[in-house]
Amino acid sequence: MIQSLTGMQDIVGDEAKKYNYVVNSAKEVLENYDFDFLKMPMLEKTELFIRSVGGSSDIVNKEMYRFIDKGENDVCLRPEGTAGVARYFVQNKLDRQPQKFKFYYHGSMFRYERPQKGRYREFNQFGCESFGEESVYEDYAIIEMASAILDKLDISYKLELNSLGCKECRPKYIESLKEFLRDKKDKLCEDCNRRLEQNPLRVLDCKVQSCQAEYEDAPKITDNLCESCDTDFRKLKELLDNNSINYEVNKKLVRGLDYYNKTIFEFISDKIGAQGTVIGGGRYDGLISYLDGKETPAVGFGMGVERAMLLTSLPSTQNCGYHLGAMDEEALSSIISLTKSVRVSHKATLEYKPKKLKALLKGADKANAKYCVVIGENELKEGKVWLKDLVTKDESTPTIDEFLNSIK
RNA sequence: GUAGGCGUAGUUCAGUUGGUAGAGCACCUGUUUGUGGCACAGGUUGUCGCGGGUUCGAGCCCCGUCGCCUACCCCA
Repeated sequence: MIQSLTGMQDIVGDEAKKYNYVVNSAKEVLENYDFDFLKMPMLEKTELFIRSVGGSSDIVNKEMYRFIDKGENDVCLRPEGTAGVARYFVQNKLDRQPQKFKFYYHGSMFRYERPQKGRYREFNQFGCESFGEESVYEDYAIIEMASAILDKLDISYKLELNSLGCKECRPKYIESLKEFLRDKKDKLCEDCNRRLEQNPLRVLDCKVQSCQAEYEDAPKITDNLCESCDTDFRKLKELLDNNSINYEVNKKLVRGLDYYNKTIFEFISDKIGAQGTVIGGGRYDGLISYLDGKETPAVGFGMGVERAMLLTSLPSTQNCGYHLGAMDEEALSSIISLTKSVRVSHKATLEYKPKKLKALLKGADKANAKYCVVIGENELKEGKVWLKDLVTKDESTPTIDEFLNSIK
């Protein structure tokens, strides 16, 4: 038997409905904020991700589905969405345009990791990116949209917020952090020692208790922001306060992708296991220039669709549509033609074999239909149908034309 | 890559010290021949994940392998 690959799943039935529900809800919010849908390729040149996500990240180092194609191109399945949007932006020279660009996207992303709750090798992300807007109001708007999506899906969350500083203040901060860490090198775990050189900010969210104890007195980025970063961070908090979006500043919050700066945030749930981040994002003003574009401010977020699916429930559905069937072989061709007409404007299910009335009604229940339409011996003779509303239990026997007119 | 748990009918699971497999749900049929979601009665369904080994005999023990779940790592 051929099985699906590890960490790849088929989504069907109620799960598929839920998938659409999550994506459509997010879409509605984004459309109201005037974002455009961008459908991107799943396969890109590997270099794109090395340059944007960052060579030091695990995503690029060991989690990419990477291969050489028949044209000798080094390619990989996209592990995240932002890089692709940025590539599109630069490729089409939108960085030379004075106006702002806002996009949303959704679809499969691929990371070769061990699956666990809320994490798959092929997973779906819904994300958005805003280019050209440096105002912190846009950072706020992005967070507002994210919270609007979760509210719409009735998902409760904790919003964590931090600022990573800009290219002025962050390098200085990293230096002082490195200095602080060097003295403690032998007290830190193996991972932290590795991070120290590769990606020093990451030590701050180390989960080893003994490490965390050492970091209590570490310099905090939020205490070392330059004036402009500090002002923006205050402004952002003020905007959130004024609009009753609850948040916590987490001075140890960092993000895994190298391109972030200034505002970063995560919407976290404690109900879905260890992978609690449902939406994560922030500002990445440097990314476009990493990809040879003109320096362009940018901010966005990504939502894990499967994680949102774990947290939301489908709105209850009511009976709808028609279930049609015949009671005799002779009535079958009439019922088939009738079903065709019904399906022009309504959902309809059809029994291919003649069945007793009882079985047809059962079938209608199973199909979750609102109406059951039957042609039996009597109806066939008189050119009528037997129609029953399964919810109100009302019955009638209109002619076929009367019936079709009534459902138009 | 590492660790723990699990793989038995469509599904959820039970299977006692090894003696050739069971329940609920689902499904199908029937309960006076054209009235549903309930109740009752009956019925269908398994290479016990796969491959080896031990044994007279293995779902149960041993080895290997694949897969699933959870956690570490990392991240949405």
